[in-house]
Amino acid sequence: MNLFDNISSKNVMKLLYVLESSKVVVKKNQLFLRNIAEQNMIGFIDEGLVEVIKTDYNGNRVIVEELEENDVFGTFVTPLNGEHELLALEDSVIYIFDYDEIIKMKMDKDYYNQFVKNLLLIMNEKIIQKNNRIEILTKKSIRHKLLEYFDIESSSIGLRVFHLPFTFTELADYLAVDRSAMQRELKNLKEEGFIEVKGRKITLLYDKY
Amino acid sequence: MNLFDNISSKNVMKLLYVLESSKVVVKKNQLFLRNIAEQNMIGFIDEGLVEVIKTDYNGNRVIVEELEENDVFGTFVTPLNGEHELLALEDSVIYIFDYDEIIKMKMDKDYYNQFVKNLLLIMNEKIIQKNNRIEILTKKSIRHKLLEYFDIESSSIGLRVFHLPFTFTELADYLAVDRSAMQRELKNLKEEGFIEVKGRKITLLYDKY
DNA sequence: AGCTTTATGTTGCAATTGCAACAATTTTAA
DNA sequence: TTAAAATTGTTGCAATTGCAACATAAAGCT
Repeated sequence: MNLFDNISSKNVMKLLYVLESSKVVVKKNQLFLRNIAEQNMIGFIDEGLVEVIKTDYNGNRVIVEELEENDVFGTFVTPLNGEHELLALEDSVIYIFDYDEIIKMKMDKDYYNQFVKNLLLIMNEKIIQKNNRIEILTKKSIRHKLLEYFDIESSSIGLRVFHLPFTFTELADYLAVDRSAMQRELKNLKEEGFIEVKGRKITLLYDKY
Repeated sequence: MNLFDNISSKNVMKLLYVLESSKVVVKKNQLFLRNIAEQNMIGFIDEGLVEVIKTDYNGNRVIVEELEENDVFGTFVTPLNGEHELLALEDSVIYIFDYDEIIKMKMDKDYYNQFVKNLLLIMNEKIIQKNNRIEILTKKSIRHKLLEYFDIESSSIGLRVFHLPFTFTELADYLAVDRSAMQRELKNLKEEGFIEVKGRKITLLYDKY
């Protein structure tokens, strides 16, 4: 699901104009949008590759999210505050919308209504992802977090074998647990015959329920 | 923000009809909608008071959410699956919409577009709540979870004093930690002079940053 | 009012987890 | 291709947490 699905490129142009979107063109390795939290905004990656980066109180930079073409970001998608900034990994083109502008707009055009619906569908996807993560994070042990994650991942494709969409280090972040403790638990699960791990390929050896 | 804000009651009626909503009337203490997960649905509490209940594998019933008049629920708001059901705490009237129906509908009416925008705003609120909870749940100690929660709660009203919107038992659930361990940590925070607790009134004694 | 249920407060103890530190392997970039 | 950076794998140990088991207080119900 993309923001401009079912809208002709001609009408996309009109939208960009009417909604007073601003076009941001950045070069590779350029930092931009230093204070993204200030506005109630929606960003759209038209071309390129961008990372959302958070600088924590220690001054450590953490990658919050990676955004590719057609991805949407903004306060309504990811929690962004003054600590966040964006880094272009490639030359990129980004459009910035004002969320309130979109809502306030009175406009009787098909393409505008389609746009709002697209936004709705995207938010729906995001909510499902967030619900899944909350479901995982509320589990009280690393083991149960892992198993919940595995179940969600495997159910979504309907197979008991799947590939991790990120590194184990990132998985630990996603589950909000210590990496080495997670590694220990993965080892236990392997030894007890619950799972098989080959690189990022995970096979669930237990039956669902 | 309510689902039918800025829509006249006459047009609300039309919407209910056009979107083929079904009206569910239930008596106090009645259980209903046993398999809410099946459909991609949106529910709206028109009158009454309703609880979302989850029966876990042990057969324990857990209250997932309490819904009052004008509240919206459904798979796109709360993760619902076959284990969930609804319980009317009072005589209630609920409208059920088919989410896909809403999206597919081609309709050039102000009230329909307003309705979609309202949905968008509601989802926006939900996303913010979920982001907040994720921010809290990813903290690694009970102390940090509490402090993050306090900060979010106090920032939202701009005061360092606020009332818990639920019991301490429910707070422990929200933070996904053991209640007694949380109690212990609250005691520590009190003794170290970080906070003051009187019933459900919390006062933050430290400066923000 | 009296009974029942739910919430709060507390503690000991065992289990789990985070942290630090390191080696080995893999990936990335010049 | 080679050096640098990032990821994976492992372990000991201390700190945190969950769990069980209470006592007390408060709230809800008839």
